[in-house]
Amino acid sequence: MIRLSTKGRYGTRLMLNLAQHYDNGNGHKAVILKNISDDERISIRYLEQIIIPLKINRLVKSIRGAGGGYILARKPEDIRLSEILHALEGNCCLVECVEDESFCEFIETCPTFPIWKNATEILKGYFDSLTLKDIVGMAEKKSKQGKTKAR
Amino acid sequence: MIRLSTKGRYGTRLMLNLAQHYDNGNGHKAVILKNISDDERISIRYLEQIIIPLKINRLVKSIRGAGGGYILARKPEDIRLSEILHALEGNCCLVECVEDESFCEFIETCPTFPIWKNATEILKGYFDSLTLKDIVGMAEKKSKQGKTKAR
DNA sequence: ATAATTCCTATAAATTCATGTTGATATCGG
DNA sequence: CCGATATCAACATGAATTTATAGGAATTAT
Repeated sequence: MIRLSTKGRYGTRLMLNLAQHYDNGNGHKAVILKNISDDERISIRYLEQIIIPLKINRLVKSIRGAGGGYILARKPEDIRLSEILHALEGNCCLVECVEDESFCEFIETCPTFPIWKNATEILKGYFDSLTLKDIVGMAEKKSKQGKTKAR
Repeated sequence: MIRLSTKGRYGTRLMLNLAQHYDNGNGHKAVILKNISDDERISIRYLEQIIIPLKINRLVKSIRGAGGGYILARKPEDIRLSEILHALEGNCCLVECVEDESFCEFIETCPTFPIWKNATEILKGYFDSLTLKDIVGMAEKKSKQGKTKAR
């Protein structure tokens, strides 16, 4: 299967959760992992592991101690999905050789290399076109439609 | 990482190898796994496992016994990359829920679901646009360019 | 018969996924 | 300062999945 790892999926939901709780005015109400864990039904322990690379790549800021938690390092409209996946996965390429050409010595003659490379570019392009704000917006719109229908 | 499994990668190379040895006139010169193993540097034992789903999905035909081997079940121009990956991976979706919506009970409200779904559609579209013949053609062109350059 | 080759099943090795443990460090409110 | 709250860090563990190898049975051409 062509698969996005759980790190990528859970990390995206984590960031999206932070985006939904982002306070545009003051931007200082940190969200604790416990809340994200409850919302997203992902164990805190695993979230702790996942958030490390997000912090290293300066996509989130941590506030330690009581009243602490995490907040987005930038506004939701300034964070792209591609950045999140890149932080979590190191790269978002379908196969190792696309990112690191020294990975395989037969790239020059490999007939499949250009295929995976193109496919990777296409995917990257899509993920690069979406910001956290876009995605939150899509979800809100969807939820409204749902309510209308349910009536 | 968003990753294509080795089954998908190796299986594609396997099929491409069969395509390169496909005899359009008679179509009856079976290729043995030993040769593919040597060409592609993938262990025979592993190729044996990989080719099973390709056989089940009628993308290759097997000829048993001495002088046997494998041949494409159809012409290279009639086999799409999407079919190969579908046979090998069961589905080519980035996350389980895209193929099987019962996989997760929160799909309705999941803000990431439409993202993975769109991305999957985009990828599928690309893989569906390529036949084995196209890919062999690309590789031959590339190899000629290489020779010209080397001169 | 013999050699070649697919077919079938088991299993080893490596990696990913997820939780648990222990404890250190930082911060807030009283 | 004290105690509660959270992040931070380093491991450890076990289940599940992916990756790869192995042994031998079944089939067929010569």
